[in-house]
Amino acid sequence: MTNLTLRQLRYFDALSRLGHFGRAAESCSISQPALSVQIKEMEENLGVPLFERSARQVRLTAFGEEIAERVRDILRSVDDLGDFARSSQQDLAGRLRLGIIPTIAPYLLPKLIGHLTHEYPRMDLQLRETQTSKLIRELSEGRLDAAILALPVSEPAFVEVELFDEAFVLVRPAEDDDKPVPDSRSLREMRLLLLEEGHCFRDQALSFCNIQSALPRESLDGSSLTTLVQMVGAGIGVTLIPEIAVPVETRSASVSVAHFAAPQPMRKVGMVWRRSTPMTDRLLQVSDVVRKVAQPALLQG
Amino acid sequence: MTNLTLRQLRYFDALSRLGHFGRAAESCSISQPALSVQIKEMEENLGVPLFERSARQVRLTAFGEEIAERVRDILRSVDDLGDFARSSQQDLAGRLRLGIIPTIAPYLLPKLIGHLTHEYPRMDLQLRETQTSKLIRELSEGRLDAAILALPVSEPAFVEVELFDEAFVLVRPAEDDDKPVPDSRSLREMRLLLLEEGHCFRDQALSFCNIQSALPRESLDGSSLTTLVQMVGAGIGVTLIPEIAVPVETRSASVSVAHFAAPQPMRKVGMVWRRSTPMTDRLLQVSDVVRKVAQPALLQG
DNA sequence: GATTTGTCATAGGTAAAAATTATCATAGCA
DNA sequence: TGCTATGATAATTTTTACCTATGACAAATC
Repeated sequence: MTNLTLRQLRYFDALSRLGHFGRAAESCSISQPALSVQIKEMEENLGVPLFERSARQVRLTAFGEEIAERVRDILRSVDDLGDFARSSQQDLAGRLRLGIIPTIAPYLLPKLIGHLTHEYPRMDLQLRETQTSKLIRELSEGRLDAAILALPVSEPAFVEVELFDEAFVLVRPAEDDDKPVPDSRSLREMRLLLLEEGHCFRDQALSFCNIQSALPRESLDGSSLTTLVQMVGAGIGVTLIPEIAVPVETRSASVSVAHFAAPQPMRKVGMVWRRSTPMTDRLLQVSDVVRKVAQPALLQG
Repeated sequence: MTNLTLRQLRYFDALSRLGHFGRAAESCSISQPALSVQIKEMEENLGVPLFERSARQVRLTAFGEEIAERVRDILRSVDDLGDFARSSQQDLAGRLRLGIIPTIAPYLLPKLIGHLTHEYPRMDLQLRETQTSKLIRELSEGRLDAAILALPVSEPAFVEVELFDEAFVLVRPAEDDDKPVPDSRSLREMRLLLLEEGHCFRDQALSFCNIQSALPRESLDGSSLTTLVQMVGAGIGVTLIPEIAVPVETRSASVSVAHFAAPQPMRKVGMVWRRSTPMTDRLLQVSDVVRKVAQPALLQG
């Protein structure tokens, strides 16, 4: 390993361009002896003379000429680091690895992606859709920067910010449209279609009906809300979906959507990230954007 | 311009690899606080956090990851400079721009090039054949590193080392072989063929004959010794050539070679370079090689 | 839930590095 | 032979970097 310093490289570069110790020193805003000493030390570090000093001229040696271009490349690369840093501070630039649970992703992402790539083209958004437990693990391990999921997460290592509250709505076959809306008790008697194990939304729905998730149930779990709604449309049963999913999921199925009477089942959706992350500012900005793009879907539902 | 130092880049590299301040510090042979401070200053210099510090882990930020590879490249380039310097010290490595006058070059170069490229394959020999005045100018201007020519040059800015002394020999038509060898006085009466203006050898020959170079002469100047010898072979006149040229030039022409009686005309051939050159050692080594390869040609002549 | 442990940050003093000013040495020039 | 230009060297000061000691804090452990 060498003992070269960037300072020496900068002085060398100046001297190689100007060919004059005094002027090179001036261009570096230092005194001439300071430059002389640093050049000398650089030559000692390399073990090779870099300049030929004669009475009236300072000339690069053959070796000096050979490394001059390399030195310039190095200095350029170093200065580029600074420029790169400066540019990546603006416009939310840089990578953002965002995880989203499956009962939100399909309804939020189209607008969110559109908005972010349009407003912040220098942001490199990497998305991951999976269930809460995996999101939390990946967030802890630093493989995600943030996640959008149902609160609370209650991890002291995470910061949580709220995005919106949304109700769960009942989806029934279209012909049930004028029947009274059941309450949570009577819901227990109906054939309730749910997402498979692992989805937080499943647990939230069960909790609303006061059913123990562990209990053996004659179940027909679906792997997505779309599947559930299709099954409802086919008359197999009823299901709950979050408000944000309503516009998309009930568009093409002959089903009826009903809100429950108060107290409605609700969930709180939020965004979480490691408390220790250095990009809190960016993440707060992103959470504002999410809040904004989620609003219309919620109002419509 | 940034204030980054190579030291910071090295510490950053260590920390980015090891992910632990204590161990990274150890690998840099410094204390942990020293490393903490330098990393912090690097982050301040760039204006961007490079690491995310949490209780049990140190992780690169997105930006840190992006520059890690660049930083490694920079460090590698810098270390390469040192290796490059080290390797270019050995084996006379590196460029050597050598000038040689035309009355030596054709007789010395074949062997010299062979020897140097064989013994010192890492030497980059660049040759220039021209007359003394140009060699001296180019040497002064730093466009040549050394020159082989007739001494003395008497430039105080130059170092001169002797290579060899050689006699001028008389070249006559073959049929003159048994005639007595003329002295310098009688030579003046003969038709003496000489190199054109500018060759030092022309002046040396004229000087031997006590002829003013400036005097108008019925002249038939040749542009090379080969031409002169061919002209002698054709019976046009006689000429002088240096000993080193004898083996080559008299091989195929029907001419006779004769040495003068003492005091023989002689010239001293040497090598010169700028006193300020940093490669005196190399040049002395090269001059030894030249002396060695010139010897056989001289003995033969 | 109090304590210990692991880990990074900060502070104060010291050592090392680099800068400054003043001065010297030397080569080219008048 | 002194004069000028230019780089090297010396002595001193300023700046930078480092070390030891200590603090803060979260995770792990008792």
